Amino acid sequence: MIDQCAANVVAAPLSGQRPWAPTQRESNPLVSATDEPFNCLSAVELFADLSPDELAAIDRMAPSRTYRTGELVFSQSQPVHALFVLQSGRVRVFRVTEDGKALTMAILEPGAVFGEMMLVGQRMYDNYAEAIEETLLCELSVTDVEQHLLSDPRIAIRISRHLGEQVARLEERLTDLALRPLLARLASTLVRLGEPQRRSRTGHVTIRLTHEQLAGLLGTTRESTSKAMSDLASRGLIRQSRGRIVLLDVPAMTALSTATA
Amino acid sequence: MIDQCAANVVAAPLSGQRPWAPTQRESNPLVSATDEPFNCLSAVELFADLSPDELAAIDRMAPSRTYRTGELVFSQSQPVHALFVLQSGRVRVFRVTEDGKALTMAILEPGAVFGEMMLVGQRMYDNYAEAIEETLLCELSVTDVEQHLLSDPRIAIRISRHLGEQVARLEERLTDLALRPLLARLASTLVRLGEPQRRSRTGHVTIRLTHEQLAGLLGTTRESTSKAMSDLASRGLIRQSRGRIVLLDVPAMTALSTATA
DNA sequence: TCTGGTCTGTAACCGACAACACAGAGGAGA
DNA sequence: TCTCCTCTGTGTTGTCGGTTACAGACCAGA
Repeated sequence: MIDQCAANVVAAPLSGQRPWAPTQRESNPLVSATDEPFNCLSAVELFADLSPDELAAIDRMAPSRTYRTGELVFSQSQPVHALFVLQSGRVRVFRVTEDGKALTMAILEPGAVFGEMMLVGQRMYDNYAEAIEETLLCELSVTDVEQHLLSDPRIAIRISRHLGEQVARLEERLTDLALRPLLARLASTLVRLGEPQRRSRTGHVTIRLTHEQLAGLLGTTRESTSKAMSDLASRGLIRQSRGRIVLLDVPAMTALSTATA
Repeated sequence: MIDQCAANVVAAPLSGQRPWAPTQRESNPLVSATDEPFNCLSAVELFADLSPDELAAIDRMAPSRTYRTGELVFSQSQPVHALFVLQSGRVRVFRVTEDGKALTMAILEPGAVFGEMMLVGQRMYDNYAEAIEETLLCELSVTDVEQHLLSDPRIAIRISRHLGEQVARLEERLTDLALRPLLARLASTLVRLGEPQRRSRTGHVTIRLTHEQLAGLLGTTRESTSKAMSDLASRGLIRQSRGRIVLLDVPAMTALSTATA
């Protein structure tokens, strides 16, 4: 069963060789599955209201599984049947056009919940999700969600709130993309990415992303992103190193992000 | 009380003269308020599961009010305290940047529910909503929603589904904006706008929008929109008249909408 | 019927960003 | 240490769509 899944993962849903991936990654169909109930759901905001007992009950129906770097969690050929909770690692959710260009919707960190689109039933939903590093997920089936989560008002409210926030974020991104030049979008994106993070005592925030990954979020090319990043660096707002970005002056970046030209 | 509201509406939330509005509209602070319970909520999908009695109970706490063309329903200076149900007329929800450029998030038709952002609590939320024709709305307060709606699993599920659909639509729009050229975006937008509509027996769909309003949805200029519209018309896919667009060949438009260059 | 405001069509110019094309730099593994 | 691959920096050229500037068409009200 798990092997079947892995096989589907390897089969590219588009013709050719996973055109959305920055680079080819080796695919090894070996899968490590873990079964450790009782620790999947703690520290997830969605379930903050629940007692340990209730948590354990839900946890019991949520199997875990690890994904290797580059492995797909879901795709068009492998639609979403579950709500996922990210325990460790990072996941990139993205969309792809016919000609292979991609836009990433989000890069998720531990504690995140995703796969909410199963809520919308039959609607065509063509997001992809891939692990961008070694990742551990646990999943709740649709029926579990509808029966145990949405029927509980405490959780229903949190789910709605979560979705509402997602709507707000998306609207924000949409206007940014439509109305702001690249540099402003880059600044605002970096600030947003740094937000959830507890900043070190120096007041600095570190983001682990390559220019390529950033470009995916911005809806632009790697080259343009690099250029804009150099700009920010030369203004002293960020410091860069391979795959790492340090925000030095968040207020200034925030100001920049509302520039309109 | 209502007069106060009207006064706030007239006061421009940005400096100057409502820069987002296509053209100045006269503002008359007279307000007509209606009080007709028992008919606000029928025919709204959200409440489909409720019995007539339950409907009536909720309806009783939902006052109605009319808005004149061009009048603001909410804005930054007048934040959202309620969930709105659109009974008649049309409402445009949009965002504005500092320099007055606007992107419209949605143009709503009767039966639509909006204002879900009150769900997200303190989060800064800077959408505007204006009536683009004579409009009748009724509103449910935040507390009502949390106590009577989210606590009812039947409705909670529908709310989540509704928000989930909104997320999906926004993600779609975001990728379109990022990855597709104007003509394709226009085609897909027109198809989407025509979707909910029951088409006439000829198979044609009519959309009542000006180029300017379309441009607002597309995140582009009126001129570019006109150009693209002419293109579509010359291909025989649509027919135009002042403020009205007739879709002649939906399949072809759909095909066009997935073009990537 | 006239008039002013609102829509729509068109065209020349220009600017931001995509596409393409390399070059160098940092890291990981042999 | 050497090698390979990924990541980053930068230039050149092309193009889509924004900007600016009008003109004609439709419509409502005087």
